[in-house]
Amino acid sequence: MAKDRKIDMVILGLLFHENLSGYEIKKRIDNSISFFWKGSFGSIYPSLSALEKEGLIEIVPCERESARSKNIYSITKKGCDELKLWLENTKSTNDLKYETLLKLFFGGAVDNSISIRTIDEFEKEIERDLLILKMYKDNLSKVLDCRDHVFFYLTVLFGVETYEGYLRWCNEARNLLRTTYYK
Amino acid sequence: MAKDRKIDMVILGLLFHENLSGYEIKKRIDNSISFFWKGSFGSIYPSLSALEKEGLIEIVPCERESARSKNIYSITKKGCDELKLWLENTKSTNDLKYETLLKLFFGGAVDNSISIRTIDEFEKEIERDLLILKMYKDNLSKVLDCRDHVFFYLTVLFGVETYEGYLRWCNEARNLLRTTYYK
DNA sequence: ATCAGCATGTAAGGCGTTACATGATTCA
DNA sequence: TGAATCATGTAACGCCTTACATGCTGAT
Repeated sequence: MAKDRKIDMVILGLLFHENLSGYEIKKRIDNSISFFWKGSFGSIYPSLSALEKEGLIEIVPCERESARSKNIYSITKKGCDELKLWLENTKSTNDLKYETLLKLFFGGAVDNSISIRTIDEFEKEIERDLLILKMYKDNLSKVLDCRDHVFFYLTVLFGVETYEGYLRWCNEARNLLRTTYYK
Repeated sequence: MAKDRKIDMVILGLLFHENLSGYEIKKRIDNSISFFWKGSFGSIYPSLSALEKEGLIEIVPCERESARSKNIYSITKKGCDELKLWLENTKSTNDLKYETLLKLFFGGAVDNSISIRTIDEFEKEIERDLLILKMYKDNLSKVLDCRDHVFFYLTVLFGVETYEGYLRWCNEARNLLRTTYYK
């Protein structure tokens, strides 16, 4: 397996729950984990081929419905083992790239009003996404008796907690820029 | 200029404040912005060459101290313009990849104790980094009369706010996993 | 009939990391 | 004199994105 191709783990993780096609995997990523991980078709399909070649996943032979160009994959025993190995490894890499903060850090080169606009834009996006996260939170909190939902709930909680922190910061930051003398 | 090579902007931003060598740029990145952006020598040196070829930066002719293999760069007028253009563009990409959350999301495949260990590891790292951030915050808060420091302070505030959110979440998440029945 | 969504895949290219190679300087 | 740090750079490689190419299916 590729050394650090985390998309492999995303796919194995999703297939651990249910059999899926590449297209469905993309949808799962977009709907469930895109707040903290992304994936494109250009990375998903090659990864599926590679994982199959290595015997970590396999195509589910489709009964009836002939001539359909749709490949449903399932995880193999070997794939489960690989997934668990990764889960049990405590070392995780969290790679964050905030272009917003980069622009703010270099705000000395422009008028404060520019930096405030950068914050406004960030805030707008966060407010929009927070609404979605809170909706998820409400819905999931009603079905926490199912173990599977707990894990989804945890990541949503993470989103809500950090996004609310972002919004508090937006206000602090703007106030500071407003009370600071302009260039 | 390369379409999306943000390292170019990091370099231009740093050179806007002071003339620096590639090695010093690396240090500035590690000490000041590594919480939200990273850079390696393997990306810095090629970027410096490219930026110089395009006339956005230039080598400061070093007086005395001959035969020193040290290139100090300064930003040009053209470089400043490019930097400002980027700063004025409100569209920013914040690209977050939390392997920690990925592992938690797929926690259904292992015992809850594994997920708790993943959280513990994350918490340890955050606690360590938060100490540094708070030290920065304390020091910077005393010199906010200098405009330059305000921008650094803002990014540190961001770090403190989000990291404290992380820690609150660690406790919530662990509690949830402990009160949930084990596999 | 046509448009949106389902579905798979490839190609080009960009960005970045790690590891390697090399050598100067400084300080104990 | 030896170690740490300063200092620059290249090569290999890996990951991923964007854009493109193609065709089916189902609803209006």
